[in-house]
Amino acid sequence: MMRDTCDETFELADFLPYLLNQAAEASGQEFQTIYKGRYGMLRTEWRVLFHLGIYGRMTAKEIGERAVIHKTKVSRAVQKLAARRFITRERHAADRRFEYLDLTTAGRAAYRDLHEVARQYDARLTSQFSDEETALLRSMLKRLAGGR
Amino acid sequence: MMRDTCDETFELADFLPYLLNQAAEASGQEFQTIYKGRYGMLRTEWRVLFHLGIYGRMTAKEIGERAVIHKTKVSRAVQKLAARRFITRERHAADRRFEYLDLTTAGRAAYRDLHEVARQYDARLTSQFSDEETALLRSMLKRLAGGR
DNA sequence: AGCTAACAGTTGAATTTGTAACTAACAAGG
DNA sequence: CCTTGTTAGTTACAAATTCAACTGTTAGCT
Repeated sequence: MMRDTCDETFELADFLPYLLNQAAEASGQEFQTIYKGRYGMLRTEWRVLFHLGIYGRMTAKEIGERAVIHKTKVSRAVQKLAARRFITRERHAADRRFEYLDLTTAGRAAYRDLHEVARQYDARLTSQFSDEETALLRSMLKRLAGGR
Repeated sequence: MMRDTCDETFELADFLPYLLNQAAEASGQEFQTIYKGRYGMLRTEWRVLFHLGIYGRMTAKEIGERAVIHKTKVSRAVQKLAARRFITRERHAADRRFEYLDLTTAGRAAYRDLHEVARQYDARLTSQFSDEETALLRSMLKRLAGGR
């Protein structure tokens, strides 16, 4: 019977991992319906697409490391993107374990389209906050995400 | 060829839904290993447990609405929690469609344990920020989560 | 009462994910 | 060369999630 002082105030809705999850799901919902409806993509797939669109030619492993996605998920996303002709796969000659991925013309078009959607969507989401608030939010989220 | 001024600066790592997801996954990881390892629970299960622990007797539907979880997910979580004797289920006499859920003694013990873990974990996560920053973060996340 | 619509919750089949074991390719030491 | 170990990526199987159809129950209208 001593320290229930701050105990009482700890609600589920204040638990950071819970809150982050709710915010992530709510904010991702609308974007999901776009990439899903427009290109039939799954989350991992647009992420792979974006990585190639932004950083250029890259292996599956690099993508997995940057985005913290398990290699089996990346592998399956790559297979689906390749089957739909959004990316090409090319074995590295010197070390045939590596496979370099690249966007096709169709892949680049899809990327540009979704990139623009994402940009506008992000702008809309952050428009409810001041620039300082938004900047702080992003930096805090990066810190929270970074601790892996 | 006109407005690529702010286009170039829009990176994947700045896209809010992406960032939120990364932060949510990273921050939830450690807590997951606890409720999973200690009680063999899934995410929906501890959420149901917490809702009952915090708000008391409640139906599956109410939980689903508060936490924005699909009813099939809640239904299965309730089944598992009831099978493990963490909760009891009782049909409402006046309207037999409703089923009221309650924590058992074991359920309340598990809730208290996990609640304390969550409290400490939250405190540790937010200790890297100032109180003002943390408060702002939570309020922004709530706004982002609220728009459903 | 009898019909229809709505509602709480469940179930089953199809997708998606997670885990672990696997293949193929290379590297380093003997 | 020939182990032994490591790495990139795949596959198989189990677990979890989604979606749609379902049961049982109540409400409202006629």
